[in-house]
Order: sequence, then C-alpha cells, then structure tokens
Amino acid sequence: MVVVGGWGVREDGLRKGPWTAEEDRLLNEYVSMHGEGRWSTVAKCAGLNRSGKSCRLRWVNYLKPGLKKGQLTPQEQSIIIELHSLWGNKWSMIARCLPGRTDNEIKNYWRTHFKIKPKSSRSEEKPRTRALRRQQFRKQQQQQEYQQQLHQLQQIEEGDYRVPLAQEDDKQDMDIICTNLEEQCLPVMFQEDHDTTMSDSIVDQEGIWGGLWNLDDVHVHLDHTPGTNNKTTIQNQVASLFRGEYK
DNA sequence: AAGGGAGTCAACCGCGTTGTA
DNA sequence: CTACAACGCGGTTGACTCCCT
Repeated sequence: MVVVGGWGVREDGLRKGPWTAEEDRLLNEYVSMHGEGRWSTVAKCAGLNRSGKSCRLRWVNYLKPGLKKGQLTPQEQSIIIELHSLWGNKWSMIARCLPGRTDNEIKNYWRTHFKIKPKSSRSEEKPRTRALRRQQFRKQQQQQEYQQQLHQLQQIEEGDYRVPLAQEDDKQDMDIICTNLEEQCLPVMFQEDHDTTMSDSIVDQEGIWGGLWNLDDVHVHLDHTPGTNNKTTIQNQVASLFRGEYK
C-alpha cells in the first residue's frame, strides 16, 4: 500500500488521505452504475478500502457530474456574501443556491477571504508588513474585479445587458443561480413576510441587507471605489437580480 | 538557493438528524 | 417507542504551493 504524504491507513484498516486516480475511477464507475446512496455499501462493493463517509465526500466534492472547477465568479462571490449575512455558516444552504459549487468549496472560500485573523504580536512586524503589501495587491485586484462586475451589473440594471459570446456560459449560470434563489432561498427569506411583494420587501428590509453592509468587519473592499455609493448601488443591483430584471 | 510564513484546498472528525427495522 | 445505521453538516487539520526575505 502506497502511503501518500503522511496519510496512510486507519486503525480499522481503511485507507485515508488523498484519493488516487484509480480510486476515483472505481468510485465513479460504481456510482454511475448503481447511483448515489448507501455509501458504506459503495465502499465495499466498489472494491474501495475506504469508509462510506470518505466515498460520499469524494463524490460530492469532486467526482459528481456538473461540479464547477476553478475560481468563483464575482457574481457567485456576491451571492455568497449576501447569503452568509442572512444565514451565517449554513454552507450547504448557500451551496444549494450556487449550482456546481459545494459547501466545502464555499466554506473554504469564506475562511480564506473573510475570516478575521487573530491579531499579530509586535514580534511579527516583518510578516505583518508583508501581509499588508499582499493585502494591498489583493485589494487592487478585487477593485478591478469589482469595477468589472459593477459595469456589468449597471448594464443589467439599465436593461442594456448584452451577453458576449464568450460569456454565454456565465449567463446560463446566472439563470440557474437566480432560479435557485427564487425557488429555494427566497421562500426562506420571506417566510415571515407574506403581506408584501417580494421585490418591495427585498429592497425595504434593512435586516436582509444589513449583513452585506457590515462588510467592513470582514475586510471586503467594495466600499473603497471612489465616486460610488456602493451600498445603494449594489443594493439596487442585487435587488434587480432578485427581481429577475437582468434577463 | 534555502528557509520559513501565509494562503489554499482536499480530506478527516465529531456530532446532530433522519430513516428504518 | 427504541435502538441502530446511514447520512449530512460544520469545524478542523494536514499537506502542498507560492512568495518573500
């Protein structure tokens, strides 16, 4: 048995650690033939020396068809930020609104980008300086991304949205995201607000927007763009997104 | 070139929930 | 109704990579 980088075999004899291509192939084959579920059976019958849990996780987070790889789009990031402000660490709920993304991915993204780090001591002056420089660089990148996103959303709001051919996939993704938001997320958001219309209540409910506007807490740099009232602008943009006006 | 810190991501663990016998 | 197994979720950890000094 090959032991990969410090991982190896558990006390009960089951393998743990990174999956090999062969293991992936076996799991893929078995699940596509027999379907998901009964993971402990999958582990045994597929000839995998893994726990059922491990098989399920590998399938859900990596092998399942339709999963998106690569960086989250600015739209997805915005949605994560907003939904996290509503629901907190309900990663699986948030993931359900983002087709092709897993709770693990979203959780990692959030921890990486927004988790507040413990304050460093004076003895860590040098790394701090470095971190600051990196932060500045990231900030620049995020601002560029944000400007792009803002531009696109403004076009959407003005009803002048033309999907470039290369972005046809993104447009389809946004369709799916909005459908999910309407079907799964909005009913939760408005379950105690039956008397108002959906779009009105979205724009009016300070509670719903509150989380997004507390982004100072998590070092999001949306509010550093000069010349724009970001709170209002993005609030309107996301509201129009929820209304389906981008279509 | 080497060492070390920070960032990232895949995977594990523990626990609560749900389903079933 | 109860016990047990399976599942799902959120938190945490370990290893790898990148970048800086």
